[in-house]
Amino acid sequence: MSKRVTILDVAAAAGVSRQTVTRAMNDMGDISEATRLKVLEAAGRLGYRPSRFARNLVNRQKTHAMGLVVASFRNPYYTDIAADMLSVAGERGWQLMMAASEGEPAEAVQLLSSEVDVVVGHFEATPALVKAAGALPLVCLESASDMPGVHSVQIDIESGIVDAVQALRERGVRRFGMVDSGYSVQVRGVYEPTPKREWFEAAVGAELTGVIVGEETISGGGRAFADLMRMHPDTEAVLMFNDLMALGAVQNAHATAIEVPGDVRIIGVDGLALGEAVDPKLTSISLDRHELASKTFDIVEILAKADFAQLDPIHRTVPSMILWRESA
Amino acid sequence: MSKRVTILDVAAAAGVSRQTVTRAMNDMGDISEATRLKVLEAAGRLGYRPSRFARNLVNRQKTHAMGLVVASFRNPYYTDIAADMLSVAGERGWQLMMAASEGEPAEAVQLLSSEVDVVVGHFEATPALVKAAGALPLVCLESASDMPGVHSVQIDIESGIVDAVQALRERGVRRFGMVDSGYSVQVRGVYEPTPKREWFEAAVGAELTGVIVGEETISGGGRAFADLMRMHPDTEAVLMFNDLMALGAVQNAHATAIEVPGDVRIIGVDGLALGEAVDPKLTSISLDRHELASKTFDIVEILAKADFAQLDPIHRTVPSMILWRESA
DNA sequence: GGATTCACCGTGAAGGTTCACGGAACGATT
DNA sequence: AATCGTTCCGTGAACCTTCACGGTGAATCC
Repeated sequence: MSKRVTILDVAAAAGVSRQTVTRAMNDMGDISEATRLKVLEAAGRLGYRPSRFARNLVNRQKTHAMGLVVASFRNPYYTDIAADMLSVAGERGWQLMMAASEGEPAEAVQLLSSEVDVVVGHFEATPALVKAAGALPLVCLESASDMPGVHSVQIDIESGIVDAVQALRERGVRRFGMVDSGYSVQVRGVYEPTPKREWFEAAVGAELTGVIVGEETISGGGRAFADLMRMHPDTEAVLMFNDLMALGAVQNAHATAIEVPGDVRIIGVDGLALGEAVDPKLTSISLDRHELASKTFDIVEILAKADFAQLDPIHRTVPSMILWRESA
Repeated sequence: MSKRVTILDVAAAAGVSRQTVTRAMNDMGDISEATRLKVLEAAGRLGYRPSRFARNLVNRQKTHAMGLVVASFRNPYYTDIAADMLSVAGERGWQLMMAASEGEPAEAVQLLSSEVDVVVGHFEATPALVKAAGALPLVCLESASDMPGVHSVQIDIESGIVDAVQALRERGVRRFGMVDSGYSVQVRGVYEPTPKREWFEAAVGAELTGVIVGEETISGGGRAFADLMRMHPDTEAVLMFNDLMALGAVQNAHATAIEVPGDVRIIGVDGLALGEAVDPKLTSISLDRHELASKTFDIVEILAKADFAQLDPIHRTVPSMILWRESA
């Protein structure tokens, strides 16, 4: 039951006072070299380490921490977002504490609640979640809510799709195809068109050749792409539901001697860093992740300053941007 | 300049004492239902939230935090490790604070040093780093050190390679090839065989058909694999330097009508979750990541309990395991 | 020699919470 | 009526550090 070694222990061991120990530890001046060394020696010998709690308690206005709830660390989409959150956090002097929800956000929020000033993440603001958060403000990513104390940052993928179609038209494309996600089939047994498909169809209008539904994996994307090209060989550009599937499409094109982007242009969604790892490098409709992180911290900093209890929910939207790489 | 609302503010607003507020907030009993509601109402109205620092200052023995320095969040290898660290941290009741080093670990360690009890990460224990850590103990992943206060967890990939070769032999394979990383060419202008290559060559002995050097990307792996199969068409099994390159190999095999694992077996290294997303699913020599996280926390918990100042460095090794999926 | 400066160091307080204990009010018991 | 037990609530102390300020001794100056 070894008690923790405190600043007083060091002070006693070195024969000085608390304040002198502080001065020695933080290179503060107003201290002679001899005592500084004496204190440092005593501190090292005892293994003294300032308590982060006591330290931060004193100057708590200097350190802020944000909790980030990530759906899964095995999904590059989320880790890419975490990467940008992390870098923006660094720029703005915030600490980031992470938790993986794996479908149970309330648990993760609960866990973080006593350690951070605000919780951000991909979750729906259910009453249970708000309860778990206590008086902690919440920021939802990619989902809105009107509950008090729940703010949000949303992503405008639609405009990205519209812009992409527009840009492809300017490059002479007249026949568009798409591979949609069959996730709803898996879950509910019946296929429901995703919003992406609806936005895409609205954008291309009569120039649509066909839409194929595929599994949300690399190889699922490859298979669906192959089917699409077999059924509609005249397709000049294909929007893949996400980058993982687009990766498969690029590889499959390579396999079947289809030139990309010569014969067909392939464009993904998400802008994963992984898209750099294939040849040709994947063009993708990406949310502007840095902007997402930036806007998130804008909100977070407002919340940190203000008396957020009686603050109206803040909502921001980040535009999407097209990462023109090589495949389109 | 709104001051923070403290427990005293709530106590005053509710007309009770501090202790009663605590009782109400933590469902502690010894309090009437009427006052409990009264306090809760006041707390909600004022937006009171207990200071995590003051709270943890009191019962600091209950909450521990570990800092994880990750080389890059854009690399699935590291995020997969982070995922397991996170889940084991949850099991053992530890908080995880992350920072990305992006080549500058000292900075990341510095950042974390006042927030956590121990720092773990992929870094070399340089004197500069130890200085940045102060009296904070360090745990190096995949790199050893003899400096005091620096502990380590290492990974035994060699045994995994030996086991894999052995298992492949039992499946009748007699001609082995490998794709090695050309990273050293990129960096130092001259190719140096990696340890993986040396272990592999020692394991296969005279049954080696050839080794090709490739770029560490999906498509780089695909190209190198194609070269290898062109130059040594009789190769029956290929060890790819890592899973990213193996992903490319699998796709390329598909493209050139080589059956996997029928014609040639492909095996990667790292055991990335991403390996599940291709068809056939990638077989891989994986470090046992859960074991890595587990052993890391074994050390971390020893450090948290003991007077680590005068503790000899602790070193652990995790075995690798082979993820037999479909490609081999 | 008394006043002033300088370098160095110590003391009180603050920061916000929780724990241990003590105390008041009130009904029940002897 | 005195004692006891229960229920509810408040006070002092502890947790550990840092900040602001005050103090000491020695050297310097007029």
